[in-house]
Amino acid sequence: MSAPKRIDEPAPGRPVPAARRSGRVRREEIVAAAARIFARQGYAAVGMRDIAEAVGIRGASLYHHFPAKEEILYEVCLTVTRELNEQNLPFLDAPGTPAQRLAAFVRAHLEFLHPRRVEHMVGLHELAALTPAHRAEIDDYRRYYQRRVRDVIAAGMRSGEFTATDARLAAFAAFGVLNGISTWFHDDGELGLEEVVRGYVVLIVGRMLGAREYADDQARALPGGAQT
Amino acid sequence: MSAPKRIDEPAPGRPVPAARRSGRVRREEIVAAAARIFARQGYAAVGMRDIAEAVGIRGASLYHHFPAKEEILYEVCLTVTRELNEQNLPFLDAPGTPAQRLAAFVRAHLEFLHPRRVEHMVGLHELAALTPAHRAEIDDYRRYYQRRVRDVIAAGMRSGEFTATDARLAAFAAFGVLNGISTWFHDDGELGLEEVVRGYVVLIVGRMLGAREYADDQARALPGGAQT
DNA sequence: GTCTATAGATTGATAGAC
DNA sequence: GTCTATCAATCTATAGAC
Repeated sequence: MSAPKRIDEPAPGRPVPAARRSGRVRREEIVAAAARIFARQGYAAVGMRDIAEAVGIRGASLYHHFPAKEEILYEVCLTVTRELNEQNLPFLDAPGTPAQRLAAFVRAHLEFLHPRRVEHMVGLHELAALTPAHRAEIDDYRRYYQRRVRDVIAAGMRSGEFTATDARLAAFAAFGVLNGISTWFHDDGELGLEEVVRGYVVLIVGRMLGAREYADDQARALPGGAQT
Repeated sequence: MSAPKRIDEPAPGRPVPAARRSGRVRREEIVAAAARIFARQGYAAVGMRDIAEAVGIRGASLYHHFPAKEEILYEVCLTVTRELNEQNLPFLDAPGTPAQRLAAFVRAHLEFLHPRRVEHMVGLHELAALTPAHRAEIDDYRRYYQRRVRDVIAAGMRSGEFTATDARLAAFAAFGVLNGISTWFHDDGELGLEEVVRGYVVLIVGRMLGAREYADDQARALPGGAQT
């Protein structure tokens, strides 16, 4: 699992005239805007003109950056799904018990998704609009991600650290909890992200899986915050 | 919460010529077909011609049964959401402890959704396409449903039956698990519905909420199956 | 209750000037 | 890299015959 790519940006704070932005920056701008609109209205309900308007250009100009509307959707889905794997799976390979690794993974998953809620929802709900080849690629990432988690759950069950009895069911339940957050979490809601992270580590690792170490809020400091 | 409406059906096994079906039967046929296609492709990607073709008529003929495409979506969403409330909330009002009532509710929720997975997914993901008035009506049902569950969780926490500490978070987590099932469950998969129901009662009520009575698979017979 | 025919708007995408 | 102009297809919905 390689580290996330770091590419040089144009000097920050130096506004670039819209008509002269570099190709890569403009692409990212388009993808970000499209993700936001796709998440709100659904892929098929959004026109190229809607996406273009959101970045201040005309519909036809989008075809300089992407050959088709589906390619924009593909980039939204691929980026969030691939980065989920790249950023979070390493926590499952780190040293420590299955419970410790899963606790760090739960934190990483939630902290990763927090600033990417719209992309995440698009990646969950709009896969049907992808071409078969693109869809298969995304599905592969998702299947691998879920299988890795299920395997760590199974390892914790074998070692006796988890008292749960069915790894498949526990993994489905865990992902239900984890992915549900994109549906209901809002930055201006009653619950802060850190509250949710600490609460969900307890609910998933401590309670659902049954790892004593994380069974209540007084548990030891939770390891593995965001990579900083 | 009133009992579900029971209306007489035409004698079963007596096929009715397509061109002479009663209005009500045809409406239900259209709604069922539309739900299936909306779930697969997304509301906006489906044309009236697609829905019509699935029931063996022409696109224009749909307007004899529904005044607009959005009204079909509205009927899909309203029916599944209203019936979720009508069928399952009574289990929260039944006699018994909060744990017993929630266990029966979890079973009812899952058994209700099993034959209605496509309608459920449409009701979860396509709300953005509803008119504001229709959307508000569906949202009211969903908010009420979730609030009732959260209140029973809070009651069980006050009585000491549940060891969970945050009713809001526990309710969000529980609905994440419960609603996730429509995403992954397939009748031809490895897990049967009864396995999932028994497993999820343990995971949600016994483990996440911390009700001793349901803490493991050997627990007492689970009460309150589907109403029959 | 379903049909054919069609209006009127919108869509994804292309061509070619600047 | 963005524009204007436009094509061809498709869409929701309506009109009116049967």
